[in-house]
Amino acid sequence: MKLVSPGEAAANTNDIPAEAGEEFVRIGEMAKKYGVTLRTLRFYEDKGLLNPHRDGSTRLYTRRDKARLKLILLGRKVGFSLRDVKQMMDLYDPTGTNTKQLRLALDKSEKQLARLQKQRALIDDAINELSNSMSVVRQMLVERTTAPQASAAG
Amino acid sequence: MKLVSPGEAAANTNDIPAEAGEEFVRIGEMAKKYGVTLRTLRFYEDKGLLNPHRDGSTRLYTRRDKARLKLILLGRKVGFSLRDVKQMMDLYDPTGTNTKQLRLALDKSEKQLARLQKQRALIDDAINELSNSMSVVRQMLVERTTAPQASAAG
DNA sequence: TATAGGATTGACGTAAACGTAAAAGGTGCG
DNA sequence: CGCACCTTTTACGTTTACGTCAATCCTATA
Repeated sequence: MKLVSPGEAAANTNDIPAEAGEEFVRIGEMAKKYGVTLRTLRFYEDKGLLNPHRDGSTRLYTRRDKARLKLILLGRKVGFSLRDVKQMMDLYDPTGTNTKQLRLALDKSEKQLARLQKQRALIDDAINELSNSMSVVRQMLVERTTAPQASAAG
Repeated sequence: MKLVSPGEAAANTNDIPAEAGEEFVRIGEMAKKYGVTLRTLRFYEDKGLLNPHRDGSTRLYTRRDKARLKLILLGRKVGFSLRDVKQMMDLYDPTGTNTKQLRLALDKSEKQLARLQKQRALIDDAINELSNSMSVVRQMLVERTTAPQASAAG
């Protein structure tokens, strides 16, 4: 009777009302599995992005929470704020077609895509400016190491 | 006898000890000229990046301050922190060759360039992921608007 | 029983670059 | 004189996504 797959770091072994093949995972496991910290998971919960079950006060994450976390991480990767992610997730309705949710996601995505492209342009600009400056500096350094004895000061 | 070039918004006209053709500019002028706010100029001063003269308590910026501000703005454009900018500026010595300053600048620039390139890679990644997601969402929306009457629910 | 290893909530700290009052003083103009 | 306009200092507020204690609790195991 394990909470998670065997071989993993599982210390406590509470008797959890695992009626069917429900896989409950505690916060430590969850964090390791997705490469986030405990703090992060609690933070996401505090922000209403996650809603794990509880066994007393212990958080228990199901595959539903895992799916949500994956979405959060994807959202973050593409540059959405947690607020945006929440807005989109809050529209999810397991009984409907979620057309509204999808439309909002698409709308936000288009705007985010535009932001990303603008950002890339800014970065390209910065790279160019920086490269130019570096050339100038290198040139100045060369003049300071090769010219001294050739100038009128010698 | 003007503080700045004529035709600009100049209200006060203090008698400033303008011995030679020194061009003193007050904070309002300075801000307009470089597209920053008063708060920004004061902030930079507070951080030791600028050091305008004073007429009583009024700040007076010279072309030296302008040069420094230009450098600050360039630094910010290429992504340096103000602290980095200050570090580099602090090494400036009008009586020397500033080799140390140039080397530091070059060193920091190389690291910053690497950061920028990494950022660009991340953004490219994000753009790709986002584009993919958008395709998926669009497809889902299509299925929700064309399929309904064709499915078993009709 | 002592210890080690999770887990909990609460709450202040961090980074960067200013924004935004608030309260006050100087100046020229009509 | 009074208003409009510019300037000053002081100091708290903003944003985002957590980091980092701190104090406490629970449990299994040697």
